[in-house]
Amino acid sequence: MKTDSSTTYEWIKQLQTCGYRVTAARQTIVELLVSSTHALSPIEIYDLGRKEYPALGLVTVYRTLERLDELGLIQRVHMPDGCHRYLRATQGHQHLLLCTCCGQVEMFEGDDLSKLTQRVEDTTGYHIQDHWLQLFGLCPRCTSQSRQ
Amino acid sequence: MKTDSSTTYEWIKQLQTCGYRVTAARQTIVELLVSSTHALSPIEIYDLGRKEYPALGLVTVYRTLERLDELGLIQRVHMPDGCHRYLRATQGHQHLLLCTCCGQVEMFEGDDLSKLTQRVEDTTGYHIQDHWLQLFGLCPRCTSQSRQ
DNA sequence: CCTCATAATGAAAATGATTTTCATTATGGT
DNA sequence: ACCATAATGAAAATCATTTTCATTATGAGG
Repeated sequence: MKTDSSTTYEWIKQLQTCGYRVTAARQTIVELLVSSTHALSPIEIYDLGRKEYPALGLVTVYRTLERLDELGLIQRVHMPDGCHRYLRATQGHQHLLLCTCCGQVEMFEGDDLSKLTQRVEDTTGYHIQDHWLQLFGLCPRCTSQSRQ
Repeated sequence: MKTDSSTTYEWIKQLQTCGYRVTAARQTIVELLVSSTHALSPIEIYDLGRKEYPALGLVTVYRTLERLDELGLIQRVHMPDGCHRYLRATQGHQHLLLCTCCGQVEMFEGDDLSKLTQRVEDTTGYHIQDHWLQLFGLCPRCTSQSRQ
């Protein structure tokens, strides 16, 4: 298991390798995403980030998220209202599970969808590029609270 | 196979049964959704609808979509940019397939996700309420065009 | 058919997320 | 240390969606 700081270092190094400059804003944003256990919205990153680096601008948050997404370091979570949250990318056949009550986002080890994808390609003639599989429900805490 | 007009009639009747009034705006919107082969955006419904009924307002489109969604007559399609399109609801384990090039939306007969859902409930303690499974790719026409 | 409570409507304004513009600043190769 | 230019932040623009509110039209009851 890697520590957060070493992951932060690797992300920064990867940005550098790809020709991007290392800036205070980017380091702040990367640290937040690396250490967060749940998916963050741009505004949350902006607010948390300014505690660390007050000059941080919201636009920079959006631009940095775009870069990190391009590099495959983070993934977007599509919320039902259409806005987005961001989470460290995971490897393997992981999918998203969102609590509709508290907003908590978790990953679960999901099915390998390649068989399904292949079948859909064969039957529809589409060339599949990407998929979304997200489950929505109540997390254990919200489930027990709603039972009261 | 039902004709479009009889489906339109049924949807209107269902609105009525649920205590909603039958209005020209609603009939126009229902007709469009019943007869469309692809998912429509609110603006598209607004523009198409005004050809039939020029007084139609965009807000009414949004409100009617909300009603039809509540009644389970239509389903929302979540686009990558976060906005929504709407499509007649389908029965069974149908899922969405979107062309990333031309925007065409199709349904495919997908897996029954109840086994996966059950497993996720067991392992995470979540109470699953809903799921999104959408595939993205190039439709046959766009695939052949991009090969030129 | 007429009346009337109120559901439904449309226009305009508000909201909120995201993007664009642009002048200024700061990184990193030389 | 210099400098081209990548990156930044502020402000304005955009775009989908929602709210507000005064007006209109549906449909139940007489």
